[in-house]
Amino acid sequence: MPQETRVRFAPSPTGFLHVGGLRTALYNFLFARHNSGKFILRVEDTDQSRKVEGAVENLIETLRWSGIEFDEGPGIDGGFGPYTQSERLQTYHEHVQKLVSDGHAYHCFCTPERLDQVRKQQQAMKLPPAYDRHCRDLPREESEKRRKSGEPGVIRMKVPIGGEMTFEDIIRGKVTIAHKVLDDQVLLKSDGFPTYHLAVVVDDHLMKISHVIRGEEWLPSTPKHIMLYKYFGWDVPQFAHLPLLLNPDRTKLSKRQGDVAVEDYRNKGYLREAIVNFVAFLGWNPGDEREIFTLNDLIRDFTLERVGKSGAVFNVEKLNWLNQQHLRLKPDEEIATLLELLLQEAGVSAPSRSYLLRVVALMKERVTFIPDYLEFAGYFFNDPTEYDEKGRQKHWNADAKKALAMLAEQLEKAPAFTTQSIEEALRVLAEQLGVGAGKLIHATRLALSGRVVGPGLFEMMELLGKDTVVRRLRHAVGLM
RNA sequence: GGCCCUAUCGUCUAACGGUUUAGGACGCAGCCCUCUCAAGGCUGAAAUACGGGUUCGAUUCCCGUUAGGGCUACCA
Repeated sequence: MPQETRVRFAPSPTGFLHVGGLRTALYNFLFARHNSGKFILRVEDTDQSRKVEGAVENLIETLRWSGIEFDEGPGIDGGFGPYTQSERLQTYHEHVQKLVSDGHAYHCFCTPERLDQVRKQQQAMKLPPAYDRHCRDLPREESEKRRKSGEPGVIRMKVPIGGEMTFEDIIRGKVTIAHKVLDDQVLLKSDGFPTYHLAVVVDDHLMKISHVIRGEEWLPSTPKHIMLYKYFGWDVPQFAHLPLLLNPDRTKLSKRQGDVAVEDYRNKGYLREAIVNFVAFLGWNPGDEREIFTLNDLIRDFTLERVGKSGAVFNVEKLNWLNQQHLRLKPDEEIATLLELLLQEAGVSAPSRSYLLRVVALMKERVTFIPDYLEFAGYFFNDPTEYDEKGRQKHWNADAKKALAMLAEQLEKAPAFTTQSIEEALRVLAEQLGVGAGKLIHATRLALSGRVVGPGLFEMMELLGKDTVVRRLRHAVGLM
């Protein structure tokens, strides 16, 4: 019977969800769904000092917002819990103890000070810094005695002195590392917590993880992990190390050079669909020329074989374009709902649903973000208070003043107020005055919206309504 | 420093030895459409890091150089 596909995303709760973390989570999720497997969330909180209050909740919330749902994890038991490492200490102790009795690990009593000194000496002699294995061959009785006397210490794994290890990475192929460059890694810290290396192996095995899909930064320590699987006598899962996400200058993606928290993008008004689509394409592509993908499209087409090996620059321009594409794909009803929320937040009195829907229809092809509706189309909700300065100079003059005043008067007494009737009235007026319709159009748009760009003027006027149009025209005439 | 990984237009990428005058997308420039802006259509500039091999033939395979990144903690 083939093994069930089980993958996990295992973040440390040290802050907000990073876009790189989102991609790792996404690839794991897509892989699980594509293969009808399970996606597990595991919290790796073994570093007490880096723990951040509320980080787990924040992480789960952001993941949920993105549309990435886990099948097992904190709060969703699948029979392999607990899914938070600080609640699994007993398990790690039992396992590391077995390693010690089997001779694959040993107690080390070296103080941080000694370790520091050794490192400095090695550096001075231009040797690669590594633990000098001072406690590796301590007699069993001595080790026991010191431990029982309460002397603080750690447990380290015993790495073979000679030889090398080769393993197969799904993305990178064969990777070989010599044993001699591997350190006798600490497995259990003096505070009783496991290090990542112990916890990840024990948990991945106990949780029956079939594929370890994680960032490239773990590639060099993978041999140690495989060694532990062998020491325990366990089957080794498959590994896939993902390329890194980069800043525009090709250094590892970091704060300082832009936003890295998923939340930052969310707050700026980016759509989850766009972020997911974008992040998925940083290192993966479907092999053809399609680019606009929903989460379900991604699930259908995602394979690890099509994941690239080189780092990818996080390019906001393309994200913006994708946001626009996904916004255009979104039903007007949905956009109106989102817009309604935004208007509420901004303290703008909410117009009727049908009015909102018409605004959306008019602006849909002209915006990239939902907040753009407020920024570029606020005049649909409030009279303009400012008028584009360059536009004033270009379009507003004595002629325009006269023309707009006449236009206001004519529109006011016109029996109809539709796109067609408005256009006709304006064009006839332009002809009577002997000016180009364009001139009149521009002056009018500025008077009604305060802007020089916007949707088709006549549709806009119809939507605004006769009263508003006449009022705004007269107000503008007073300013000229 | 040591070890590991990576290397196609500015960016994301296609090509899995020949169908390639290296394709697409974002961005950029120009033109068309047009009341402006957007959208759309068309066009253009733009890349196989370098040097050696292997081969009848290399973007594709191998080696080296260079560059970038990662790791080198009782962090993950």
